[in-house]
Amino acid sequence: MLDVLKQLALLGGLKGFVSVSSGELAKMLNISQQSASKKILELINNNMIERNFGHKRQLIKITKKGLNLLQKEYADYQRIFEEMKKISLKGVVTSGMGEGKYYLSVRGYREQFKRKLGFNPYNGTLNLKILEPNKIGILKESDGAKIDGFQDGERTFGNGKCFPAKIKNVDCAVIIPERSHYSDIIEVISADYLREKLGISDGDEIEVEVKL
Amino acid sequence: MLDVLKQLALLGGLKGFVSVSSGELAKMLNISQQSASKKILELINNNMIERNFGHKRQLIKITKKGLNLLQKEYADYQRIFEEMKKISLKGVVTSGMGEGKYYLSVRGYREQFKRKLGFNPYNGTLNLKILEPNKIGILKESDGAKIDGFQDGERTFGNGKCFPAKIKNVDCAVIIPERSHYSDIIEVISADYLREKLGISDGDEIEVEVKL
DNA sequence: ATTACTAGGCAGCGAGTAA
DNA sequence: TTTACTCGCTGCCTAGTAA
Repeated sequence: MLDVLKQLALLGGLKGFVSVSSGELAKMLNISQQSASKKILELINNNMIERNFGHKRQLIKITKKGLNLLQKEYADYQRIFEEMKKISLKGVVTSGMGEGKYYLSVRGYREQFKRKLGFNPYNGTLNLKILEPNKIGILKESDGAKIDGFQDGERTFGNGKCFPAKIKNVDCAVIIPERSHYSDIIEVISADYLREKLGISDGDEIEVEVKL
Repeated sequence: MLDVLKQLALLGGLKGFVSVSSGELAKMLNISQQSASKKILELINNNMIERNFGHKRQLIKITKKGLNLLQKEYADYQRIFEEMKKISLKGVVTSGMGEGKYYLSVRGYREQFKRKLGFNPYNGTLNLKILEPNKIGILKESDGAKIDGFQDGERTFGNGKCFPAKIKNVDCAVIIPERSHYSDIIEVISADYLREKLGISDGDEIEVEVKL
């Protein structure tokens, strides 16, 4: 029943009346003409479609209720494939050496984070020692929002990328420098002071949901 | 069968093995445990899913083939709802009074078109007298890409918006000024000289597919 | 040509139950 | 507990055919 409705939608039944015979529909769906006819009647009974007869040939249009059903279905598929684009990393809270804080104090980076992530980052990073470090490789290979490097007087600040993420439903972002020696530690930034907001401290194991 | 596969995907079966009993699955799908069990076997036979037994409880993962099927389905729904966001306008080619050409010569507008539409517009507009003028109202109510107004010396140039569109598969865009007296005429811009590229001239009736 | 009825066969469903 | 077999039964599908 849903497959018939979907086929009618593909034929344009959401935009207005479509002229399609039961036989044509049957071929598209690999069922008999009789079955197609019956399914059309079923859809009419369920108020999923509306039908007129335009000189022997039927005209079909999907109703509001039919549209709702299709939207629900579409939403399911969106959820499925959105979820696919996420990766979950488990890690242990660690103390860094203050470099994170330093980088966030540099305007050239801070402004980009603000613009590209949509929040003004707290002046410090949360360091996580990742328990399955191979997963960091997935992040390195994926395109995130690009953070452009720049020159500031004598110092050079390198390129990087960042990925929106969540820890226990709190929005944050994972930063991946473009050039870096191997490390199993990632840096997380957020609008809030995460240690306080999440009530976590060194040694705690937490999970980060990263959106690729 | 597809509904079962979809449910398994919603449970995370695309990311790895999921632990779900046939009874649980049955409840989610409003079928009997026996039917769920049978459908799982069917999916295994069709190489849609893979199964392990983890101490009495089964672990299920969707295979490449299963993923393909879901992607195909998802693509169908995307097509359906993308198509919904289009509107088709029929109109007659008309000669304007050169204003279009003037506006395109103004850098403040031209640069925005270039950036927001992704093409460098030909120096002139195609005027279409729309046969169902009420459809223009739909465009006026929709959000398109915004074109910012500006001051240039003594003149004020107003805000507007534009919508990507196609005429006979040639990319173009429809421009809608923010403030304008009622008119049944729309202006179309394109990278090409449309009259030549499409072989059309005054009085010809054509159709524009506008993407909302 | 169309839509859609009836009839008959077969698939799929769920209850009972084994392992 | 779990999975999954057998077995009736319901209902869906198609063929034939009417309108």
